[in-house]
Amino acid sequence: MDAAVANLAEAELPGDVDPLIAIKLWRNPCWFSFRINYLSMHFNVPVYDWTEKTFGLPRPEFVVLYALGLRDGVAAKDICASSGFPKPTISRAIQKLLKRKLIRRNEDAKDHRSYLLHITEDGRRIFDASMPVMLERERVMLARLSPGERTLLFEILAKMVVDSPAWPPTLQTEDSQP
Amino acid sequence: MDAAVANLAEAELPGDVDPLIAIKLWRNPCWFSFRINYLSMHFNVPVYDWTEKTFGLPRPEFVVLYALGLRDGVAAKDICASSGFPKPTISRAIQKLLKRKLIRRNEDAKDHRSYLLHITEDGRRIFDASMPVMLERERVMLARLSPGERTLLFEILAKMVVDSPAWPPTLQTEDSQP
DNA sequence: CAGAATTAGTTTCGTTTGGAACTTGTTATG
DNA sequence: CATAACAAGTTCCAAACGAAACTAATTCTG
Repeated sequence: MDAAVANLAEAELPGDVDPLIAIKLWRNPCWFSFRINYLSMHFNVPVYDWTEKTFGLPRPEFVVLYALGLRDGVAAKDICASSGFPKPTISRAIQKLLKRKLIRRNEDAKDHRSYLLHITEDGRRIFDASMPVMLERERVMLARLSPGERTLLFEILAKMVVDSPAWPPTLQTEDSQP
Repeated sequence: MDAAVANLAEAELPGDVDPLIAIKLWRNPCWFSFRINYLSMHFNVPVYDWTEKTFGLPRPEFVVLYALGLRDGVAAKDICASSGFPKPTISRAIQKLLKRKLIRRNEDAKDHRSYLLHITEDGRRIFDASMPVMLERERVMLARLSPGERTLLFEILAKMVVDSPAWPPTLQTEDSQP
């Protein structure tokens, strides 16, 4: 996909789409970042409003609980790396979850700076109750795609995530000398 | 893509991917939301760090400037709808940009509650200078995809954005009666 | 067409955020 | 093996955030 392509569709933009959204979709050289940000937001806003209202778990806390629901026994740093939240935010979320006994932790015998985090029975119940709601949101968002398109999307996005260690973590400024 | 598929790959997860990221990719029923959040973050963090450092423009201000660079003469509400930022955040960003004379505005003759926003020459210079940097970030992120995959991705994500008005804006709680 | 309901944008104010500094533990190096 | 560099997690604090209230203008409706 070349930048040029995003500027094509010279003729008419569909009239049933919000005009500025249509521009950002089809007359926007940065076609990728708009699309993923827009779609992220349309997942995150309703889902984390719901976790907050239903369980009193705001986004950072739910992110921690969800990670442990998928994979028990990881450390805070792993959750930072995979979720992108900064250390203080994850640290505070962990404190809150410990206080509510939705997770527990014990020192990592291999590294005494670190703790291995575990989800409790109560935490697991919340994880289990949330899963169908989140899946339903994804189902709705993906509903207009064909099964083939969904499979392609699954694989293309995975390919990108796997490649992500190759991406520079910061963009170069004029004054980026050693 | 069925939930089941995301749980396949029963054998081995690739060893060269961070373990928790591998789990979130291939043993995660909510495969879509993880991927887009992860990718959004890997675009947003470096790009908005760069706009802040280079132009003193934090994310909300840059988002407004960018929108006007694509489409001059829209109103604040349009930027809210297409970017997902709440009204106060966009309002404040507009104030800052007005003060720095990167944008200007005049009352909408058709609706005296509203203003039509315009990018200035100075604002346009920043927009023009940012575009190659953002494009380069997208290029890097999309680099491992084949041209065909990029085109598919472009179209699949657009299809979803176009469908988004059909998605319920909130998830149902047990007490959601009229 | 009067009043109710809605909308655009701003302001207020308590909460959350995240960079920087800090503590403690681990790993690399001369 | 001493000490420097680094890493995990916590704490601090100024800044940003966003829900709710507010003002002013528009549109719905009986």
